[in-house]
Amino acid sequence: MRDGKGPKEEREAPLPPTDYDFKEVEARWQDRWAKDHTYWFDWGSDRPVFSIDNPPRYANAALHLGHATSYTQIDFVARYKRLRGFNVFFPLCADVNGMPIEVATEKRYGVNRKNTPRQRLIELCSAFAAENIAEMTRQFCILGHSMDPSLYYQTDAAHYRRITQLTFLVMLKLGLVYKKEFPVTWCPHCGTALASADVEYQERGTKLNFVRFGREDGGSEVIATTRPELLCACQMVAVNPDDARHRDLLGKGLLTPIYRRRVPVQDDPKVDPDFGTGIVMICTIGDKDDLEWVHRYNLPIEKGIDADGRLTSLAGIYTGMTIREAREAIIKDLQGQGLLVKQEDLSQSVGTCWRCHTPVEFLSVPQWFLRTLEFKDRIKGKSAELRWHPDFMRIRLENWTDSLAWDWCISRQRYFATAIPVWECQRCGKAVPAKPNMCYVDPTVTPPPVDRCPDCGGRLKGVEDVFDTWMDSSITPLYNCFWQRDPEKFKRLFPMSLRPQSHDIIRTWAFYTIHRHLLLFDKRPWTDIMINGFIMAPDGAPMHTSKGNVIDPLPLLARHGADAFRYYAASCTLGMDHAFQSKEVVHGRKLATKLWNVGKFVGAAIREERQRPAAPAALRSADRWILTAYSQMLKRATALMDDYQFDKAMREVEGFLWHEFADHYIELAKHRRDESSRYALYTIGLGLAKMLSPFMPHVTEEIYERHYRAFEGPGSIHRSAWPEPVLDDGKALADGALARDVVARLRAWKGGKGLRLGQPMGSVYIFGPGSEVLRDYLDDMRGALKADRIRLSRPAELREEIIRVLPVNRKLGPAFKARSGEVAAAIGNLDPKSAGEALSKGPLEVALPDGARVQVTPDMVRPERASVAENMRVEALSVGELTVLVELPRK
RNA sequence: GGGCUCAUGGUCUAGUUGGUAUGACACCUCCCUGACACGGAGGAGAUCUCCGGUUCAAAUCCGGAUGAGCCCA
Repeated sequence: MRDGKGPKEEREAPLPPTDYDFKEVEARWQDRWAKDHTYWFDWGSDRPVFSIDNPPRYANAALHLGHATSYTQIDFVARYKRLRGFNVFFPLCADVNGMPIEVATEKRYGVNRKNTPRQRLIELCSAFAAENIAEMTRQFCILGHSMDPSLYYQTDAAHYRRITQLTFLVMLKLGLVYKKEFPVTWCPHCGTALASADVEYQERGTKLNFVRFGREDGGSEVIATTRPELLCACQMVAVNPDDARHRDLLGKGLLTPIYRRRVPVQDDPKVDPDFGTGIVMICTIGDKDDLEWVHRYNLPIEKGIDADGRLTSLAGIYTGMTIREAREAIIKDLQGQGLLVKQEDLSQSVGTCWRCHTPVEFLSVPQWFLRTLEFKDRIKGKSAELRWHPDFMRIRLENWTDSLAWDWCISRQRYFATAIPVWECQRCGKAVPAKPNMCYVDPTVTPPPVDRCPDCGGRLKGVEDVFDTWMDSSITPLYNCFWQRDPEKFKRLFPMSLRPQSHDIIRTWAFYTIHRHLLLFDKRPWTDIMINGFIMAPDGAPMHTSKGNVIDPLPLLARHGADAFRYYAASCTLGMDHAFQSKEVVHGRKLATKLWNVGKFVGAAIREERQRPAAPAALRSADRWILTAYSQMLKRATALMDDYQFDKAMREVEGFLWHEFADHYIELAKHRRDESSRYALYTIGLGLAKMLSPFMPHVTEEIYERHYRAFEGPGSIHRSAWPEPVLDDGKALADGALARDVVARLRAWKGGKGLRLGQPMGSVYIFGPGSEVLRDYLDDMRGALKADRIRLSRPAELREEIIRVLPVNRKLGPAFKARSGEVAAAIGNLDPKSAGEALSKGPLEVALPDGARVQVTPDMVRPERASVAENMRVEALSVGELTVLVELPRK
């Protein structure tokens, strides 16, 4: 790659300087907004509230590109809604609960659950999280995000954890919580139960061991297994009922190697006869399939592996070994006894712990559960009440809900999380919950509400388990809305307006939040939910630390600025995954510069005004054209913003700004400085700055400050009002577009001759059907083109000819059905001149190759004309149906 | 194995109700014009992944295949 063949675009050339200095401007406004409390929620206001259930950023590391992008998209909504007059509730917040922070803290300080006291570990985790929160807050700031620091919370706040406990107590009282010995997915390294959502599947290489089992009649059978260490828990073997090879085994028993235990042979259609030898050993509980068989055949649950991932006493001489040690030892022993027939390499999908990637085990341990299965239909009902963006994401939640097979296991065996507010009787096991007024309470440090077990008088001990982090995460709306803190505020804020999140946690965060609010209130937690996609590496592959393809947003921000980066975020269609493209960031920077320069032009035009340019009694035609085009674009973009389609809204605004307003209108109007054009320039320049302000808050604020604030009054552009359509003149829209096209064509012609737009040129004649509508535009056209004169007339020397007749397929198709292809070809073969003239008068009979004759009507063809001049030095151009004649300089 | 999404010039992408494909980047040519060379004008470049079906007509609708991403078994 480094021998000179590498792609040269890897290193971008430095961009030349411009008079827009984003570094200075962005830092200055970020500072100013913070000082002015520009984005604070206004408790005293009676404007309607738009509240965002902002995802508390997980405080285990700095932001990566994906976070930066998705939080920026949320910021678009907050800023847009402010301009639409809403009192926006957009809290800055951080999540600190859960295993990743514990794992990172353990790694950083070399501590763990066994060598360090629980309270000390919690302190270390808090300190670690606080560091990351400070950096994360700084990064949100330099991204130009408008989260409200006055609403800041983090998920280990006493009141936050209090709510988690209070909701638990409510659900406990309603009989929705139960405790049960249950096979759960377990990480032997972390020593905790995992939600099935926390299990990641990875392809791993392993050995498939072919092991000899004894037959009762003295022979032997070979069974293939990847888990020989679980032989001690083998309770059964199974074969496929259609597998003729093993039919004689049915009803008989086999003897396990080493343990010499007799196990029955069962037929089961789930057994794959092509895997291994077609005989499978069933151990409680090695994997999900085992679990299914345990239920089907009512096998007793035998624990071969304990909570620390070591073999239990069932394992005999292997007791106390780790899984890996036991596997090696048992293979060696099987080999020694001649019972290992062979080993084959096998690639298998292994469930692993999402954080430490240790393969998970199934263990039967006492756990707390929240009833979920019986609410499936009602959860889907609440989901259906939400407005999903994009809508298809709703289906993911429904499919996930349908596929659930277990209630939600809400307990975890960790320490840096919310405590379960319960004490248990050491003698009879009775659970004594905390009183609500005790919460937040850690039962491992606080004494129980009663001294002794109310049932048996036994001693009470605080529960050491903590809640699954989703128990905390799924009540963010309750925290945000001041539940159990301020009834007035709760009434005002709940339910929230919007939940923004990514699609990978629909099955967890969205699902559990809907579930909890259903159980507690029978209400939906929000009205809208918006789902963002993932940002991939530039080659489309997912970004992974292990692959080394993770992109840090900070260098991008330093190089191109926050507005440029935010443009990239706006280019990502909501809900879709996107390969990162740095060219979009570069393009964003160019757009910011373009906007800046348009701002300068408008600013210069209105500099001498004393007050806000008002609509004059009569607007010039060109101004009516651009104001109508602007108003229509504004309507489309507004509808797209309301529908969270930022990419398409941005496209509308950018396209109009660059290619209608700047490229054409300003060129058409710059030669005159009148009341009408000043009004159009001011209205549209300001409107465009406002429309782009959610995407590019810094450059738009600076433009507003320099050119518009004097007329608009004090205050930030970000607290101003979204623009309104100002004109709807359909005729001006069509006529102006024609004038624009004529100018564009003449510009191109001048370009071809090496002439700049502003260089003088000779006379221009425009004629053809409907050319009269251009009369009002002639002055502007002449001004833009610097033509000697422009006339709506045909010089006498000119002759016009039809040079082609083109078939119009959408007319031919319905008329001639299967023959329309032939008719189209026949039209193409006609003599253009005579056929065109005939068709301009009425229908024409056309012969097909087989001699058939059909009637072609004038609407089925489109004539193309050209002009031929005699005795004149001219060039003829076509613009639609018009002919534009340019007089060449005499030499 | 199941669910969802996607497949369009070299690269990325638009394409609501079927009628000869949108834009960006890169490439080539021309132009430093008075808001902007981080600009403007133009050019070349696509059998719309493949196979079937519906239709006068399919990038678009239907079925299947292949490949990719996410989620799950």
